[in-house]
Amino acid sequence: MREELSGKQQQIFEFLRTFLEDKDYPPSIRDIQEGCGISSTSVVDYNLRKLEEKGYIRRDREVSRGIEILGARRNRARIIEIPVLGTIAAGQPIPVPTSDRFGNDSDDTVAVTEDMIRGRPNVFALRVKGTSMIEDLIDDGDIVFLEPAQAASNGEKVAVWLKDRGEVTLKRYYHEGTRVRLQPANSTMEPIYTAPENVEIQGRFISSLRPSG
Amino acid sequence: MREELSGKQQQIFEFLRTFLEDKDYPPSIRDIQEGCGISSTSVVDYNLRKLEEKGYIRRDREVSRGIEILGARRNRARIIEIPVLGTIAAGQPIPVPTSDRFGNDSDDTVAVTEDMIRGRPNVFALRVKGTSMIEDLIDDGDIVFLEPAQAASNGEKVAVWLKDRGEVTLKRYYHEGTRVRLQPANSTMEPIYTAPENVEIQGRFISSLRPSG
DNA sequence: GCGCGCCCCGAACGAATGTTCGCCGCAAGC
DNA sequence: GCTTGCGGCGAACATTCGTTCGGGGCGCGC
Repeated sequence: MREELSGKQQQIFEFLRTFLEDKDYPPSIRDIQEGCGISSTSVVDYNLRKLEEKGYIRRDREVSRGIEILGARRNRARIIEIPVLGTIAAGQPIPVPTSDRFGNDSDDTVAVTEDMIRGRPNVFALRVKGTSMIEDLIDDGDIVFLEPAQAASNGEKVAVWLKDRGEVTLKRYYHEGTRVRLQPANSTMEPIYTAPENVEIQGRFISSLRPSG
Repeated sequence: MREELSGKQQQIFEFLRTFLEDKDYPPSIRDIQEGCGISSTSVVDYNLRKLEEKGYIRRDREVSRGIEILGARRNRARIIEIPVLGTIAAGQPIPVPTSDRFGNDSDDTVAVTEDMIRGRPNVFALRVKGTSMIEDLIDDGDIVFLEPAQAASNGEKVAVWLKDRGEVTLKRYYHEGTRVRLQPANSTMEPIYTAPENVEIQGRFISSLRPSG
């Protein structure tokens, strides 16, 4: 727990937060003065110093409006915008939606908090169609996050491109001797068997998200 | 697609973004000048006006550093911090963790993007223990989001408090004549039958989240 | 060539902003 | 009563910062 704040200090801190919230830039000392009904800029300065000492904010001297709020809030837990590149079949494979791979022009994105992808770079997302991965808790309409990958270990969930069909699908991957088995996680569905040369791994499953309805 | 930017305008826009990223307050015109190796503040001003005309930024005149980046990025898609009030059994019910209801003192929170809860107020979260809801795609270790509720329709997933046992559990709710059936979503498990007076509904299921491992 | 639009330059001006300084009131401790 | 520390006040003062202004270069259409 951090040091206690006086009433005015709490008030200023709260004002700081809300101001940042909707303006996206920090208030000047005189903004705070007006916003909190304080009669002198020096009082604001005084309490700002206190707030800084107590570790609530950081000030950048010689910079106007150089105030940052420290700790939890907007600092950590940043939002990452993940591009949703299209739809992927978990069921019957469906054609690759747009350009050569997945297409890169869509403006469709999902915002997730950083911890969903744990710092992996280049994560992308696909909308799931079908229920073939239902036993892996991936349902129709879910969004899956994938990271680019060219290879997979047995049992990993991957998005693969089936060259002969020109389609992509989400399955568990098993390399079995001279063939590849693409296994749905749905006991009512049959696996796909194909030649290794026919499959091109597009991405490795990271996590899924079920948009609330 | 928005209007094209000249090289310098792109450079400035990029600088703006990265500056915002790590400082958390916008740069002054002279910051931009230095950062982009421009020889006059008026050039910066000129291009900033262009950027504003083209809809990339918004400037607040008569405010120093009054620059906001418009569009997708950091602007909307807010983060909500949901308190995680404890653990709930999806399996054998477990004792209510802390104080009278769920306890309200924990600092544990999960950050989610706004669209997970679609503006519902007072949403809270519980960590799931057990696999009794596995067929509803809720696994052990998942986090479920609930909204406060006192009643439920048949088939809804709810967190209920079993008075006689002093325990809470997550189940599907069915009112059947003189009794209540609490149905797990796991075919290997049996429902709980009990009297309506014995159950107190604590919350209605909204969505779940599987923290990435 | 000439005008025009676009982009850049440097310097200066004035408004916005952070900081300092002397002074006051009040409560706690001696 | 006196001192000391906290919190507040108001008025300068010194920087920081945004804006303006006269001017220049370059390419394009007439």
